[in-house]
Amino acid sequence: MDPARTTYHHGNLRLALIDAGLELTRSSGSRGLVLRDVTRAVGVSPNAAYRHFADRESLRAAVASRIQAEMVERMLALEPPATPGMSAARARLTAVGLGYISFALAEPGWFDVAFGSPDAFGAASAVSSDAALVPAPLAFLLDALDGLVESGELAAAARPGAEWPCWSAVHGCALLALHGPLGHQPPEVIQAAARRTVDAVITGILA
Amino acid sequence: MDPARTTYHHGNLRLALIDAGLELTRSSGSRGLVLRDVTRAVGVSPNAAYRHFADRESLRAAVASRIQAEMVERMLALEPPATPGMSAARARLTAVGLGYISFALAEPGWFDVAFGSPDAFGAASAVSSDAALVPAPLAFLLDALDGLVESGELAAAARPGAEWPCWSAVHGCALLALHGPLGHQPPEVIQAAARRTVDAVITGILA
DNA sequence: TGTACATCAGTGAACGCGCGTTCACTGATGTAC
DNA sequence: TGTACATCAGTGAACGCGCGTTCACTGATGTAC
Repeated sequence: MDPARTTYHHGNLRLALIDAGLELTRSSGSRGLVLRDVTRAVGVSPNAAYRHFADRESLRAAVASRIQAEMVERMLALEPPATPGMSAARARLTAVGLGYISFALAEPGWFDVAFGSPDAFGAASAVSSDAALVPAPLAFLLDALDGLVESGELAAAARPGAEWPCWSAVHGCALLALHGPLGHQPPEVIQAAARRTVDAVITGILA
Repeated sequence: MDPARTTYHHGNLRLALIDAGLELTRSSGSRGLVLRDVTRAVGVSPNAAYRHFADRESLRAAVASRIQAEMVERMLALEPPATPGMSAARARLTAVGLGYISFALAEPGWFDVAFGSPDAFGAASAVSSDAALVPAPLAFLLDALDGLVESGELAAAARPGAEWPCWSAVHGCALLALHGPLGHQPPEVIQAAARRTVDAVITGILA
């Protein structure tokens, strides 16, 4: 038992495990989410986790959800890029795209859990095939696209499916920067690539 | 020893291991590249592989390289999309982009080894930071972009770094289709998303 | 033309670690009466 | 107001599997003389 703990019962182990998971994955990504490590960090025996989560995947999903919320938080804090002559709606979409990539670069471990690993989507999206369980950052993107329809920059007929090119571009950029050859480029090249990727896909969608 | 083998010496074990690796990864991706399985498929003891490869990663790299070559092969076989009014150079770039995504969808296991996993780039690009060891499909993309400069559709000043938006878009699209929510959409939606993603990013780059 | 010997390519067995998960159990908690 | 008892939240130990890698060894091969 953890010396820091005095009571036999923890109090809110579920939350504590998620918090520990956040801390561990922040530096090591999905691979850092080792049940034994998470429980040890909290000062609890490994199997105690099974009182609160069905299995490791279930804990992973809970951690991922918290990360996605944090991601939206940061995207909101980000001011839209000040570019003369750019509409507010477009600036907002640009900010969403750049925010996605920025978060990935700033928090590679967390991004890995939320969107980077093959299992990041797996369970959640399989379960919620019809439910409104859209990842928070994606909801943000959908919203920004709706804004472009309202502002008249995007034809209503072109709205359905417009999220795929947008998401694809920033998602690919983030991954190439994190694990691919883009990551070996100097920071200013990465920044330029991110900006250009976002601009290009938005321009293309509005064309 | 494998009953099919008569000689103690195999003949060309290195090649045989790569072939077996190709077969195994085709259905299971990077995770299918288990040293024991690969050697068993060839009919050789597990440690025999260490005569030809330093470690598992080294074998993985060899398999990945073969996959990338195959990928280019298929991209070449693909006819460019016939769109009236589209220049040959642009049609070629479009074909490269669609070919990348098509390959990922047609051979998810192989794509995973070549480009899908975090370790897909890792070793190779780290080693070849300055060498001309560009993955074959990427070389193909660079070539197509050069073609757009020659045709006058892309300003020479805009050429450097133009590969990043392009690669990002198709890479992200492929991954979202393989592991992400795009994969849960009906095939025609996936196809449309792929086409739109490629078109959008190219339009954006040329704008 | 045959033989000794270095060299290379395999074998068999096992080490060693990581790690999710389960089993049978005990300590704490709160509610009915 | 105290006590019995169901219930819940933990513990300790170990199972079981996957799997890369190493060690000491033997079988095959080819070349010098």
